[in-house]
Amino acid sequence: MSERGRPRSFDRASALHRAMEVFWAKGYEGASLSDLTAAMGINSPSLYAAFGSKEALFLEATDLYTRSEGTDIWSTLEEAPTAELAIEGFLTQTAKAYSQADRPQGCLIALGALHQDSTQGLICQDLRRRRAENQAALERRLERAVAEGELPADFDCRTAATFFATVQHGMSIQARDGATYAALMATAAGAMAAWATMAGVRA
Amino acid sequence: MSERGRPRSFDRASALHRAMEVFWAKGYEGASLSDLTAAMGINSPSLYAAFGSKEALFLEATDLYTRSEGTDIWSTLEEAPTAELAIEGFLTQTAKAYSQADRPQGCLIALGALHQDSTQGLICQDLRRRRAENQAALERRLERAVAEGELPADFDCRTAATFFATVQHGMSIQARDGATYAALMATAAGAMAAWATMAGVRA
DNA sequence: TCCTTTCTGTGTTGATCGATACATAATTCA
DNA sequence: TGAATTATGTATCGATCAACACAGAAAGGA
Repeated sequence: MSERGRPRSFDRASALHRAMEVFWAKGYEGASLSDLTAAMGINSPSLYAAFGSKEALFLEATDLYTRSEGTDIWSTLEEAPTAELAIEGFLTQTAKAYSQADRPQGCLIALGALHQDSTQGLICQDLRRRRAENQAALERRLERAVAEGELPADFDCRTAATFFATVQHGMSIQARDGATYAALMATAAGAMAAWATMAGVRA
Repeated sequence: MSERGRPRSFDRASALHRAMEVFWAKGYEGASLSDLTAAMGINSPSLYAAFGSKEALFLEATDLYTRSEGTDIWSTLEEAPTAELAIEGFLTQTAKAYSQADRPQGCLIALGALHQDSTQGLICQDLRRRRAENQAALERRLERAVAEGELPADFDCRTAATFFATVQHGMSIQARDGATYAALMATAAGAMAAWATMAGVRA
């Protein structure tokens, strides 16, 4: 049903994937429609017919990014047996994801649109919401560990979540500066040194 | 001498200061010439006569930024009596500087131009160089502490410097997301927890 | 077959981008 | 005073921006 009219001559999903890569590499305002249509292999009317606008395309691309690129990081966080392994895995997966040679370096959510502008307020707001949600996921994981008795009741989950989320954001900039996997792992090791103090030397 | 011709009708230094604020708030590509000339109170020919180009203006603005906004952070690092106080002061001053209400939040050097582009390769390169120099300053301070016998000889200065520089970069994004001074200090506290492990529990 | 619907490619829209041409105003030097 | 020099304001340059008008092409429904 609803397949009337001329069929689309390109694959919408793979075109969206290409668009995601362009936004990832160049950011929202840095990615021009010429860049996008060239990478997607279509003309601008097709882009607007299929996605609505540059803004809507970006929102859909970030959604795809969250679903396709962030899974390893966040599934490790949830599934690791202890909070320490969860944070360590979170940082290690981040280091790995941010330094993949065949992809843009760093994180689309962190770097996609940092400078609020009248034309991109909605974009900034959406990315900010996603960053806040990521930090909240960290905090929930730590609170779970407190509830399960793994961490002491006075463990400051919010401060720790803020800290680890901020380290991850910093790793995006570090990766953009060309940091290797090893360099990112050095940062991860530093953050885990903080964990030792936060959780270890207590009882 | 060399004061021939019609004198400039505006104060070059304060115009540069206004330009710095615009670049700081909007980034390099986000700051249009209209934004700049409006904030500087001049027309574009005056801008080009006085500064050469948008690119040259940005480079001069970042230089001013380094000289005027970064001084507290880096002087604390150098002058603190111990390495621990140096790092702690570095982080505290950063939290303070990044959350000033009357200024753009976060750091111009960290956020000014993250997406390399054909038109702004030189800008990215310059900011990258400045970030690397900041990290090198951290490393030198730690190496000094090792040389003075304050830290053990096997202290990994490079890893630590990488870690603290990355935390600072993350604080820029955190500040852009509206983090308060208290929230930034939570991150600073987390980073200092790492210091305790790195340097404290050793001998 | 004809009508409706949807997509595609060409070409273009008004706006804005960074950067200047040009004539005029204001100063120093001779 | 007149020549040389430098800055200013107006007005605009070609290029590019995001977005779309339009006509033709390709499908389904009757």
